[in-house]
Amino acid sequence: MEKLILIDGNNIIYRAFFAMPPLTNASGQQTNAVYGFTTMLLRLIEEHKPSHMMVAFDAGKETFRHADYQDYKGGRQKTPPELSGQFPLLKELLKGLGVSQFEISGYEADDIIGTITRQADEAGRQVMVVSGDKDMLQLASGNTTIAVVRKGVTEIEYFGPEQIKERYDLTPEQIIDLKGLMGDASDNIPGIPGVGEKTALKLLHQFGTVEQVISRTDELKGKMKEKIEEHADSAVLSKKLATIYREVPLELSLDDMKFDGLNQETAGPALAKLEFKSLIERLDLSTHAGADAAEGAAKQAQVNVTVVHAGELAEVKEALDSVQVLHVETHGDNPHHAEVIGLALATEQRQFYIPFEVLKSEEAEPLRAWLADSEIPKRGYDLHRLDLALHWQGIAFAGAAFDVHLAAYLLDPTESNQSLSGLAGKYGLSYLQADEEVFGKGAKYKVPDEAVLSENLARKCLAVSELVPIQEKELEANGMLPLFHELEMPLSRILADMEKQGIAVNVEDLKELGREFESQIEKLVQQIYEIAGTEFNLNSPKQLGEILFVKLQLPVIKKTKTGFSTDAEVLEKLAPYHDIVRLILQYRTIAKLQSTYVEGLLKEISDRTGKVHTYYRQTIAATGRLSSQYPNLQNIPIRLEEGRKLRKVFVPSEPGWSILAADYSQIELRVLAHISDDERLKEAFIHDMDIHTKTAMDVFGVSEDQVDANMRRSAKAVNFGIVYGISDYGLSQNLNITRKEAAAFIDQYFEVFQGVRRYMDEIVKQAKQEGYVKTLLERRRYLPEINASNFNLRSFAERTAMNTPIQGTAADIIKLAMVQMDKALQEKKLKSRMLLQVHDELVFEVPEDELEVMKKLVPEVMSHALKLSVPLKSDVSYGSNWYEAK
DNA sequence: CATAGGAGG
DNA sequence: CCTAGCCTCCTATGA
Repeated sequence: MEKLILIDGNNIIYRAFFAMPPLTNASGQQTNAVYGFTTMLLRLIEEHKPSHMMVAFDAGKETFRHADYQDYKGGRQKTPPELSGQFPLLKELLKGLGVSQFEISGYEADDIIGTITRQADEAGRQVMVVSGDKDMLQLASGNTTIAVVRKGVTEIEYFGPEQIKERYDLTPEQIIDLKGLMGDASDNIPGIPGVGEKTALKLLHQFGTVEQVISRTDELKGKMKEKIEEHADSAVLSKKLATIYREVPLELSLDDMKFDGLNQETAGPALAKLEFKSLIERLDLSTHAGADAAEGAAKQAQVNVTVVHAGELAEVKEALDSVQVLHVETHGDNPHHAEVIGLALATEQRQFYIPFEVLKSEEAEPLRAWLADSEIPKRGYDLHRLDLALHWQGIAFAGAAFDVHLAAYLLDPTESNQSLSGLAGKYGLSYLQADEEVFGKGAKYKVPDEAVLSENLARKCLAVSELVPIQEKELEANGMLPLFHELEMPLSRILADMEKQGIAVNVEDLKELGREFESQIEKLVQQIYEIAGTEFNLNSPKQLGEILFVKLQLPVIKKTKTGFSTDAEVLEKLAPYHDIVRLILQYRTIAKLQSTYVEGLLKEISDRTGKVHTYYRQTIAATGRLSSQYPNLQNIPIRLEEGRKLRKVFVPSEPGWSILAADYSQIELRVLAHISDDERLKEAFIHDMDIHTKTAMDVFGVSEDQVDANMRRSAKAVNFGIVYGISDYGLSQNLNITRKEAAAFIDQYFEVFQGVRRYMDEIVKQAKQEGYVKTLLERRRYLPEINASNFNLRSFAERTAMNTPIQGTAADIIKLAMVQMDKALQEKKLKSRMLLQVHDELVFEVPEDELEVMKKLVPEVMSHALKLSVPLKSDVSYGSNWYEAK
């Protein structure tokens, strides 16, 4: 027997929100309304065992009702942001549970439900409507039961035509008349003033309909008669507003609402994501996709780990063919210098722990060959780090097939706890302790005894093997499998290769630079002390503030929360007042170069190779960019000549080779042109115009030769602002103009680039609806604060919504170029090596006889990495060091 | 361990 | 009227 349940999504989540205490998950996202909704939903499923189910939502601000009555729902409080942020969560959860949902622009949920019940009536199908709104009673019929939810969401009262007759002595149709007379304060439906439920019922029992009441007022007397005559129009309008529209153009078939029980594969993970652990337990769901609950539970309980000592490797070697997962325990932040503790391997049935001394021993050679075999697929957590740590111990690693760390990053790049135990916990795998608990933290770090250690590593392996299928499902559901398998996984191996290779540094030149900086610093410091009339610590903003603003009485431009601000922006403004300020600015510049780039870089030169080996981090930046550590080679100075000189110390590692660098020209604005589909912007790039000049021409409405330096500078600032999610304040700061002027500027820009304006509006709207934004390659970033009531939080999220698809797509593109470049170098058997990536730039070292090829190949690959509606442009140059390659 | 400041895209 | 640019990493102070 078919049984369809229709749920008024907006009404129920609203009720749940006010009924439930404010529950939040670990990331601070409020989830109480989703929780309340879910408990009610699960109860309905249990009690009624529906064969079909659908949750209907309101969509679109203006419904057709506003055409009749502008104030419709006018008095209603705006949806609290703490609630609106939960809509995307609920919609995502419903997907995971396998419950269909529907909304159609311009109609409310009850119209959708009204239309479906009409169709069901016509077909003679059983339907149950769930809502807290008594209006729904008008839909009751022999086939349609109305479940009215009360007391928050804890009680349900069922109404068919008989129950309505019993309670009100009315037919379902008369419910509309009832509301027409009494109105509804919450929807701002007026009704007749002074007529409440009691009077309305009395009138309807006597006359039957609103129309009859109005036309037969002569049968009434006194105040009542006057009021009804006076507000007759209002009653008719109110009746119309209260009538559920049952002719919505729906293209829904019954099959679209099929419900085959909770989706056993995705329900657990979806609930786990919201941290509804009690519900998972209650439903006996496994968070392990595809596994049955009993199996999942059994797996949690048992690890079966064998510690492999010297001379005991036979068993491991035999089991190698069936090993699925590995884990290498390391210690230390910098993987190039990490200590390797040991290796854990896991088959489906058991785990092995091989201490590092054993792994190094001669008899473990087959094990190392297994590790190095790229044809053997391996799963694990942070395989990139493991690869580097093993490499410096002389052990090769290849065959990374699934890295749960990378997968977790794609599924939520802003997740703060990316540790394996954090990840496991997120999916309800509670058997894995945090590393801090097992090893201690900071100076207290200590490898526990073998029994504890091997148990922990075995559990890590188990967690990985449980996470892989869950994440695979989620990646698939998000359309991210290609991004994962074809971009991020291959890239992680390429990054490891680049890092192992490292870039050579000319130590003598670097030290010489350091001596030059040192003497400049000494001079500056002496002059500053002299002018100040006292010695103090120039590196202390606190002491410096004291000198500038107390002793020298310079005007205070800006304050920080701890005192006077002395940053460069402030000092620039103070420069005209006092000679000391220029000197301080110079000191700051040189001191920065000395401490961070000369001394910092010297510390990072490897005594094994004489090179610097940065560590690219693939799972940090929320937009999908890489970041670089130990040292950071993505912020080597270039803008000021003094600092740019540092690039001279980055040299080829082999005599006669060159450094070759290629960078994308205006990649972010080109990406913007593509995704916004702005005709003017696209045209500028199709004709390869100077984009800032072109912007100035269009915004100021002048010809090319009328654009002066100042206009171009302003246009450039606006272009940057656009990419970052512009605010008039930000632009005004940047250009040193008033906020009004900046606002006018931005307006003018959007007037000219209307496609860009449309994109900015659309992307924010989309983010508010879906809860996330994505790049061209489907990389996601969730924006839980997009509906916050706090202005700052919300504005921040809105700018992020505008910026992330741009910056993120640019990141996607250069990553694609790296994968393609790596392939091209291999296929063409070139000796040239890719060494560095700096967001929009790739740096190579190239032998003399490959220069000509590489000069063509690199820009060729970069500009065709991804086909956009505008050309991608890449400029290439080379020289005897990074400075010369400009 | 937090804050200020500054280097890059 | 006010809030107040996007994404990072590193060094120095000073509590």
